[in-house]
Amino acid sequence: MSNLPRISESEWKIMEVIWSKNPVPVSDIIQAVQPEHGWKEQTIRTMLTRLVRKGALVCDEGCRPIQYTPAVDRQSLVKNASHRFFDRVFAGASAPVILQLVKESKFSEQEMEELRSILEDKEGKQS
Amino acid sequence: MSNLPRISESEWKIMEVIWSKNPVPVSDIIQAVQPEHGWKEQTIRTMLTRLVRKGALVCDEGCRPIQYTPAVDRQSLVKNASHRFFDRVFAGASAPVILQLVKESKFSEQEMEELRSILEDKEGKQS
DNA sequence: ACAATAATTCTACAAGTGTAGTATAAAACG
DNA sequence: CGTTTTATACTACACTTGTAGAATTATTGT
Repeated sequence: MSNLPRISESEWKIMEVIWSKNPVPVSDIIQAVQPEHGWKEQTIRTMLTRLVRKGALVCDEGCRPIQYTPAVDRQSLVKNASHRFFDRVFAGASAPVILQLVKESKFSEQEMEELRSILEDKEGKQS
Repeated sequence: MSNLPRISESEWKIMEVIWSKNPVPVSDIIQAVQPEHGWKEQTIRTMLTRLVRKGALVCDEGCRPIQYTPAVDRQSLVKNASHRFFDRVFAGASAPVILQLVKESKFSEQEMEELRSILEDKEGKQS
């Protein structure tokens, strides 16, 4: 069940930092996102508070510079968000878009190998 | 150029209808989306108005039951939205997700053909 | 212990979204 | 033409998001 929270675009940026290293104090988060986004400290703190409220983070208030930890793992959120996104945007016509994505993306040799094998597999089923 | 408008989830549903058949009067739009979403007529009309305001639709007021037509094509919006989405959610790690998508999707024989050719093309560049 | 500094909380506000109610204008029917 | 029905426009209101200022509290250096 676990109703996963919905994270806004900006909030994702924050989450990324915390997923990549945690528990983490606010100062580190600021360090990490401020250069790229130019948010004021308070902006970041507001987003943190909201993320806690929506259950995406937990705030460890035991220690004094407070520390944040993810309350949901990236995997699940990515999966969830992707689902909604694909339903919404690719509804019914995903194939062309996927082709486009494949075309525009870079794959490692291993991934290429896998792709090939996926295709072969599909071919089997279809013809 | 062309600042593409950002369309919210609900608005996409409306756009889908209009992309699939246009110009289209409000009554048809209601017919199409109401069963699935249970929105009240006014809700739908509000969304239409907002879509016009944000430049996603044009409203042909010449004829009397007003007709709506897309002002941006699906392709572009999908591409745009995907870009933002991938940047955000798959930052740096989109390949696995794309593989997954390929695996889960159905393709026509023609699309399969194209996929194969894309792969060959990529192979050329990489090795 | 007290002042300077750093961390945390409270408050704010405009734009966007979900969700309509209500009022008004236009068309169709008799 | 006047009334019923239908279509369109105007208004509303709570919640989210982006963006932060101001007040308060805790920490630290002397």
